[in-house]
Amino acid sequence: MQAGSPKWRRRSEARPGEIVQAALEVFAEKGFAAAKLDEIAAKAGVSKGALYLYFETKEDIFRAVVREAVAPNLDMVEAVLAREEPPFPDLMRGMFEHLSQVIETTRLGAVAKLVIGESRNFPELARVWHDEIVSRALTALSKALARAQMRGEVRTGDPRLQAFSLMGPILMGVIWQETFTPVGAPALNLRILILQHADTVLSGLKPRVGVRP
Amino acid sequence: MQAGSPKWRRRSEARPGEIVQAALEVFAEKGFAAAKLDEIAAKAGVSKGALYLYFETKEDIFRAVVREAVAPNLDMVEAVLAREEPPFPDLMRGMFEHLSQVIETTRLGAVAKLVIGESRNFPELARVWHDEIVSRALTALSKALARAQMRGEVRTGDPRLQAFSLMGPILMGVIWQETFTPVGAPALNLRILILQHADTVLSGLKPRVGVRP
DNA sequence: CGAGTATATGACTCATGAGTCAGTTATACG
DNA sequence: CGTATAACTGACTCATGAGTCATATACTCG
Repeated sequence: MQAGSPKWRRRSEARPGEIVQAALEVFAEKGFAAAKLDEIAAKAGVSKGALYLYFETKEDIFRAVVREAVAPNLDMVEAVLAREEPPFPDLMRGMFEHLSQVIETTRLGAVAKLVIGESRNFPELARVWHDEIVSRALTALSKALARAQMRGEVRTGDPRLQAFSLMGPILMGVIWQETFTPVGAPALNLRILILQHADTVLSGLKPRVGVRP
Repeated sequence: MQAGSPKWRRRSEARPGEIVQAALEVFAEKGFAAAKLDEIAAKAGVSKGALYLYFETKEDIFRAVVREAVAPNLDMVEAVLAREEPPFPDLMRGMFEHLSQVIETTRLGAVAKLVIGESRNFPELARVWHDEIVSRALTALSKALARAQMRGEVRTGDPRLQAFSLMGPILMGVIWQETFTPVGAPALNLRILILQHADTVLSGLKPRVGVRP
């Protein structure tokens, strides 16, 4: 051992973040049950014991990972909510652009896959995601759609289902990337997918020609 | 013990199917790792030892469950492939109708969730699903779209991405049902979702008015 | 500089659950 | 019937990995 190079350092400030980051990678790779604490610890550059200085249990770490990933999405939701009514297609294109960036810069897709896969074992997490992200975003979107319908910018129909038409293909793209691309399927350019989908679906949402009052 | 009512019966023909059925329920509920063989055995009405008369390992049972669920879907794919070119919207509505029924009558959604969640731990299964179902269906759909574009029934664009616009919202609906509904989210009427989405997306895929050659 | 303390280690324990197998029971068939 | 054997059971073994803790090391502050 070189003198002057300590075996480890005290970094109580930075540790939790490093651990959550490492855990995200391992959970995304293996799922909750198959992820090993030793591997998470190794990846975070600490021993297993150190994990227990900052977290109570393995589940605790998992929860932290999922909650961590919630934050950037709340921004997303806020963005949708905030904008005051430009023409509907412009509103959507702005939202799609924002979403593209979030997907590119975060591990949102991996976490979504985790939440989906573990929803039965961690119902509270599924509930958190639903209540704090999915439901809020969907409601905001539905309301924007309802208003656009009133203004005659969007054809009539259940706004909540229209929201599925808007968002579904993007979710499918994200899942595709996480599930099939690592297994040999051709990669997907999500940005282009989103652009073309916007083109299609926004055109499809335009009011029918020749409807009666 | 009543005489004349044996403790168990020999049913070597029926067992494998019963076991796979029970395993599907437990895997769908818990995921691969958290599913216990004792629970699967109990649900199938046999002892744990009996499982090993028909399957080598737990993974083996999992594979059987996933492969089992592939069968009805291959029919789906065939259905898409077979029909000879009615007008594109009719073709799609037929396909959507067929798909609605498959979703209602099978546990397709649950298995899809399993494949997505376990894809990293069972890459061969993800590959099987990709190669035998998803890719084939998507390719068939893309070809139909490409032909419809040639005929001027569908606007130009990458047919593979258009396929995502068609299928994504349905996948999202299925995942919603499996993930959020059990956790208190409002249930979704998939049939209606599919109908309204068909309306929206098929309208959106119609050729643009006033394109240049 | 040298207690004193917060931070970290890694060998250990112990619950869990997949997989095994010696023994038991149903059934087919002479 | 009775006997051979396929079908089945459930108590057991054993590997794994989460969680613990006695010990060691880095830092802090008087």
